Amino acid sequence: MPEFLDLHGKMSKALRAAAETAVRRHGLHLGQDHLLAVLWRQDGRTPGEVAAMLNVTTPNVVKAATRMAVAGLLTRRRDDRDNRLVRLWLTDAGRALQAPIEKERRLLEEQVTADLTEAEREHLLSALTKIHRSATALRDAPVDQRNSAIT
Amino acid sequence: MPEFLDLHGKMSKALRAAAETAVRRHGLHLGQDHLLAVLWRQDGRTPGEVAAMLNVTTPNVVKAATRMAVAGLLTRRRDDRDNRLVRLWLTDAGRALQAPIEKERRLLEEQVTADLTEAEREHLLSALTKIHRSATALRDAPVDQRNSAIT
DNA sequence: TTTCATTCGTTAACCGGTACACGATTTAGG
DNA sequence: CCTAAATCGTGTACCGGTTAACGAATGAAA
Repeated sequence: MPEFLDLHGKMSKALRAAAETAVRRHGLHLGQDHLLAVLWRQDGRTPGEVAAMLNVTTPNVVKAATRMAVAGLLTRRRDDRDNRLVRLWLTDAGRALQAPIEKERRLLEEQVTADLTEAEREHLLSALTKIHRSATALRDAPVDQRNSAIT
Repeated sequence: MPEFLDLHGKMSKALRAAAETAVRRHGLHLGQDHLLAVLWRQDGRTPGEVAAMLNVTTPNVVKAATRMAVAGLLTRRRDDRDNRLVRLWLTDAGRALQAPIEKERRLLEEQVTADLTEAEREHLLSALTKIHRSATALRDAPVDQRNSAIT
């Protein structure tokens, strides 16, 4: 019933599918491009750091990193000073994907927002920001006064 | 880098988290509410029908239905006329969730769009519709003339 | 009537995401 | 110094999603 939730769900699914096919053209799975993006900005980060930057959990990064290491996109190495830490280093193959993947992502953004005017695009970004704030606030407030109007 | 894709990703994640906690209050997992919604409209559908209605694959519905049957929300029964078909029937427990879940979903929509004016909300829905259309068109056109301007 | 193609649901394997428990390593306190 | 607490990566188990393969049942054509 709720209009926004419903529409967002459908749009999100379609967008996800488009992003997946785009990234698969380069042998990546959806989400791995985000992990790579973090490492492109700076190499040798720990799984925990990457997880925090991507707003995902650490086990998720570990699993993705394992698969990507098998795929030859990155390598693991333990930190010499602190032996608990593991640092993720890009291989040449992983580094070589930066340009094509970023281009692919720019292209997707462009194609998907092609029917929007500049004003519409700005309004959209503004609305999404507001919703993001509201949803985040909702998650951070486990207080169940969900029916009361004001705090 | 792309503004919309980036912002949408973050917002979507926050929204998903909020929806999950909302639905978990009633013992459901995210996505199961959609399956139930289809059955609330009409009982006794087949997994394939439900999958088509939800825009997901059939195995997904089968797995979810299995878990929900264990949870006592629905039951499977084979069709008498066509023994290939399986029909999903709501239990009383599954039917009892309709009011609370729909209320929860309405509340979430309300809370999440609380900071938007009516005009903003309309512009948002319009923009999402356009993006949904573009993304869907992108998926349905495996033609790789992605760099050419016009068809 | 008897094949043969179609249409189902199911299973298995994979990926992204989560929470939870575990083991190893640092670090801080006594 | 040595023990206890905090930190970090990993393994396991689960859920939602996908694709590919399989088996059973139906329906149509020969």
